[in-house]
Amino acid sequence: MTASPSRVEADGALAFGERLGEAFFDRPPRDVARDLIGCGLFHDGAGGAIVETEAYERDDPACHAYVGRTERTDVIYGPPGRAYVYLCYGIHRMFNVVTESNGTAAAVLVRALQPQVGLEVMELRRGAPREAQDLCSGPGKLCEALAIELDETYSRLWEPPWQLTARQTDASTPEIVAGPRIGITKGVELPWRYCLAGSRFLSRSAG
DNA sequence: CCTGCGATTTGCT
DNA sequence: GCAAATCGCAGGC
Repeated sequence: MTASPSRVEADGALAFGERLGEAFFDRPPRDVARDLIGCGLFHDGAGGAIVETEAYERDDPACHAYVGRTERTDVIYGPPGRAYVYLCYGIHRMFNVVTESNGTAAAVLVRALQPQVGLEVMELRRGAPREAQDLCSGPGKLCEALAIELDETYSRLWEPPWQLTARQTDASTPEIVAGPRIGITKGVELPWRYCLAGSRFLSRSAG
């Protein structure tokens, strides 16, 4: 059961373009976060279209790297296009994309997908029968459904097992809504959460 | 529909 | 020692 973007066309789903390369990620996190909406994310036999992201950057008190470069935050300061997966509340894994060049702390949290491939395996991993809109509608759910693991931190997102693919080149630009980030206590006012307008697959409605 | 709470691990003070 | 980029369940309206 391989997730091949070329097969992602059933159910009115988007088709996807080529794999995103390192240069895509070597930009400010808000640009990357916005441009990731509508892109494809596939991992270990499951995936779909990204519908919700959040940007975190240097001098942003909500960013893990705000405390400086430590063993945990080293990856965020490192080269772009690497995965940063960490454990939240001792239970849930969170998947981030590292952006900007080596030496600058910046990352994008991927919060929700519209599932398109591997619906059955996602349900198995999520542990119970679920509606499609409850499979990947949150950062913890997404990592569980796609089997994204902590030890994949530092891995390159343009290599297996990742398939991070561009929006279809002939697709119209999706309508994107920005608003405050979710679940944080610092930097609450910054509107650095990006959602696909009208999507039913968000962790929360876009307001 | 909504609100509150417990689970469970880790990194940093 | 404590706070944390969450989730699912219980209970009330």
